[in-house]
Amino acid sequence: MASVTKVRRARGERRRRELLEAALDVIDQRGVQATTHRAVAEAAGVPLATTTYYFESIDHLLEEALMLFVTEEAARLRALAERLRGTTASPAEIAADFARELAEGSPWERPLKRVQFELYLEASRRPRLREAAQQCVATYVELTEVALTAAGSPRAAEGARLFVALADGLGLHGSFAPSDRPHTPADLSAALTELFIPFAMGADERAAWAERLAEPRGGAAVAGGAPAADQTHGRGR
Amino acid sequence: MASVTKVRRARGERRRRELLEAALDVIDQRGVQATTHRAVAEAAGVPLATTTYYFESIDHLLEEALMLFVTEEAARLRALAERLRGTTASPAEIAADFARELAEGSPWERPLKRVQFELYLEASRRPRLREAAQQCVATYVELTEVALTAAGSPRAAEGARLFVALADGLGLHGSFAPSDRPHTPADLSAALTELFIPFAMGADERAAWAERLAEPRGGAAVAGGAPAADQTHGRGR
DNA sequence: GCAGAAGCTGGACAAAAGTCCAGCCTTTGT
DNA sequence: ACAAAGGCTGGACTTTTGTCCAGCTTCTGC
Repeated sequence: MASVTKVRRARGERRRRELLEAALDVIDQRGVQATTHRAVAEAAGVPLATTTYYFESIDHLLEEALMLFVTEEAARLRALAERLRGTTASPAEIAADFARELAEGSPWERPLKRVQFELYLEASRRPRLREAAQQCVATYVELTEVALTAAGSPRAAEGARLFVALADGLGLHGSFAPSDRPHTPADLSAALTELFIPFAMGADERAAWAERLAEPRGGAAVAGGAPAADQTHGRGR
Repeated sequence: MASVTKVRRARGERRRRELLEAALDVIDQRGVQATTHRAVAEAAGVPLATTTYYFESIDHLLEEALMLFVTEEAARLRALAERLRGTTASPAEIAADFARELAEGSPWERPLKRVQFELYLEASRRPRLREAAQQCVATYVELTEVALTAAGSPRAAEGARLFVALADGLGLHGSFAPSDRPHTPADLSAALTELFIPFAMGADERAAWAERLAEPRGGAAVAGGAPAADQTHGRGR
């Protein structure tokens, strides 16, 4: 009797899971709001009624699918974090590795890149998705913190959020970039490397820059050079 | 006769414009895909048939509304660019000013913050919106380039894209941030200031950092200090 | 085998949304 | 004033969508 329910549940769970994955595909392709019972059922290759059988409503289906996305992402990134922990690669190499994985790797063939942004936008309207979206960002931030630490940043915790924001912003922009100038992992890697510079600095040097940037300027341009006033390298090319 | 059509057209244009603005409100509130004829008509306080009278289809209405958003943003930012050109404020002040304007100012009362992201996501699916989204980003990039130049960056053109991506990423994350830790213009300003550091550097110093970051590391952390081995500014003063 | 229970689905239905048009209303030239 | 010329809209029609349920299928314990 116990085994009965167990077997049935196992099949049901598989079916349910397939529906959620199909829903993620549809969300990626058409957007959350345009994801209908019929579209999901067709994508999963099941009869229409299946979606209402397994899920209380279309909203529940959508929300659960987006939550699945978050847990899948977490699992995927955990592996990358493991790989990064304790590496002795250079910061530039770590950035490149990181960028490649973020931009390409995914449990599904195609990146489902838009799903993440659909989740974020939907979360700003549906309280029930807020937590999922926040957890998604938190996952990325944690991984990024590991990467920053691995790359030798003394301010990994402080900087991780910014790296994630930068990567997300570039990813979003990339989703509609002109095809003759697509965003590549190399672009992302270069961008992350730029942002890494202030987070690779020691506290003192960073503080000196802060001071420097708060000073009112007289001329039309910041004189090139280091924060300490007596340094002039890079000026007057 | 000419004046007849002119008068009518003037009224029609006003009406049309009101519909587009109402549509932007609805898009912000519910999302592009959930924006219906009925919702727009209600928001604009006009009969249902009005929306189909002025627009060929719901898609045309949506797309035109999003394009209006872009031109409005361009107009808004042009004013900010004018203000920034030729300022002698410090980079930190410029970043703060910039952040405040980006985060708060808007032709409409509420920021319509989500509209921008709706546009981006929609543009990744509808070719007809691609150009608008690209133009939107280009507008932000141009403004940012002015700001970077005003702040004295020797690499304004190169960096502008990254600043826009960072700002967008933070804005997106902020749209669903927990209410007890909201994203403020101050956060944005601080983030932009961090990213400004590598773009405030002179070419030589920047190159030295690039070299430094490409070197394999032995230890567990980057030793604080400057990239050029013989430069020690900012370190242990 | 078989009875019963649970899983599943074909098909139907109400609600919601996009679109259309016949005719009302406002404007205007005379 | 008045009739012609559009602008505008009430209302209806069609399509799409979410949801439900009666009944068929499959599985299990005996």
